[in-house]
Amino acid sequence: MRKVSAAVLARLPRYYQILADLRERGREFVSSEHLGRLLGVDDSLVRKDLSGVVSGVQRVGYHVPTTVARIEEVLGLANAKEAFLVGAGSLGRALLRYTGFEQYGLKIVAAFDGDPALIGSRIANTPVLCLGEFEDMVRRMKIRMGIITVPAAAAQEVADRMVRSGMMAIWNFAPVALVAPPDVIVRNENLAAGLSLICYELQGKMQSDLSGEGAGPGGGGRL
Amino acid sequence: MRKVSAAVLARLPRYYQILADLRERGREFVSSEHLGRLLGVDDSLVRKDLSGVVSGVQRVGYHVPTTVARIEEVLGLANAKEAFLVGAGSLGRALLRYTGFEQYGLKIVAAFDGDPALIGSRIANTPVLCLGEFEDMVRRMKIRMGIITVPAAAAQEVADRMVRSGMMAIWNFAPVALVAPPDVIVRNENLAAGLSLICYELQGKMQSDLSGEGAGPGGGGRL
DNA sequence: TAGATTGTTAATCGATTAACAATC
DNA sequence: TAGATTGTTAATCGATTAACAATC
Repeated sequence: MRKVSAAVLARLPRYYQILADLRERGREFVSSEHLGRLLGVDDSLVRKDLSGVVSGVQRVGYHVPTTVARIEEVLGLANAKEAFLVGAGSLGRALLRYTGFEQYGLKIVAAFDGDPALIGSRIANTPVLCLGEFEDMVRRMKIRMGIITVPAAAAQEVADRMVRSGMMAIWNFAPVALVAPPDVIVRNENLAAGLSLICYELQGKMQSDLSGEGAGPGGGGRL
Repeated sequence: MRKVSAAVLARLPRYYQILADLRERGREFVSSEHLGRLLGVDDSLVRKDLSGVVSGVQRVGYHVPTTVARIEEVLGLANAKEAFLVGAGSLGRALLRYTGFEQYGLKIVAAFDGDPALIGSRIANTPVLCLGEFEDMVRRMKIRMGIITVPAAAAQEVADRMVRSGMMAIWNFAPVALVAPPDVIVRNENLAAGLSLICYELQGKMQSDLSGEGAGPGGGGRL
């Protein structure tokens, strides 16, 4: 297993998304130049990134289905991963209904919540179980991955329970930075991070629009 | 307005999340060393990052409420931003119900969908309107930001309509990389990107667990 | 004062870009 | 063949880290 630098690893899901989309549309080959344009990076960087993943074809480019398959191998998307989700609120329900994770090998086998009104029901065909049974079920079903969709205030406690029950990976959607032992994989998803960056750019744009804005390349964008 | 390097800008929302949480808990000061530990970066980098944003206090650290307020200014979170959302499926409904965006100045004033069963209803007190009225409403209400939560196949067309109606920023949750003119801000959110990285780490972990794994610092993590 | 912490400089490190030979 | 494109090397660029003087 060749290892991949952190910078490349961060871009690999974007390559994957774009290439899977191209494959869907029946595209067979794509050049580094074209891929670079879609990703907003230099063609040289595309060739360097992919050099550790797949072999291109001289004069033709990269074979789309092969490249998709190789990225799946490198990222480990091929092997199925079962997960438990904790928190059947609106975000939890949205993730349960979202079909896009199947492609990534994720199967959410059960959801857990403390609300008695939800327990026993099914969301997108996934059963909602009592939070009290959580640790026990994790051990019995040997589930290694937990998804957190509870409010911020409850998230750390849920994470602690996941760690205690032996889970290896935590995917956290609550807006807090969770802490866990170093041998547990924690990924803190921050839905508002992207929004912040839009706000920042929007702010810059409003100001340059106000103050006359020279007719730079790309057009002024007044509308 | 001091400008911020791309690397710092990418970290600023994480500083913000952590500092807002510390403020919530009544913490008054925090050192670069402590912040660095929470973010997983060097204390030296924290000082460098914040040097362009706020002044620390020698021997004491950074004043939490002041730092939060300054980051809000820099990111432009203070000024309210109205947005339209297109696609009232499960993801769209989850975003409409999510209260965490308020803090970032976002107000979703209406949702749009093509499904006649939804039109006229309200989700989290936000009206669902007919997609046919979209362009007209954007112009009349001078809405500058659009949120896309339709299926992948429909996303580019929705984006094109947003551009045509004069929107300045597009926040896309459909799993495709959208294209738009350079004067329009586009942010492609990839919910599965984080999942990919967990899969990659999990894969590495499974292999090292199989093959004996030296008792390195941090413990073996068998459970 | 002594000690803790910031702010900043210089050194290091890693990532990106430019250029071009190899190749089909 | 001529031409397009990969793969790779060297050069450049920017970001991170280490060190330490300034300071309260």
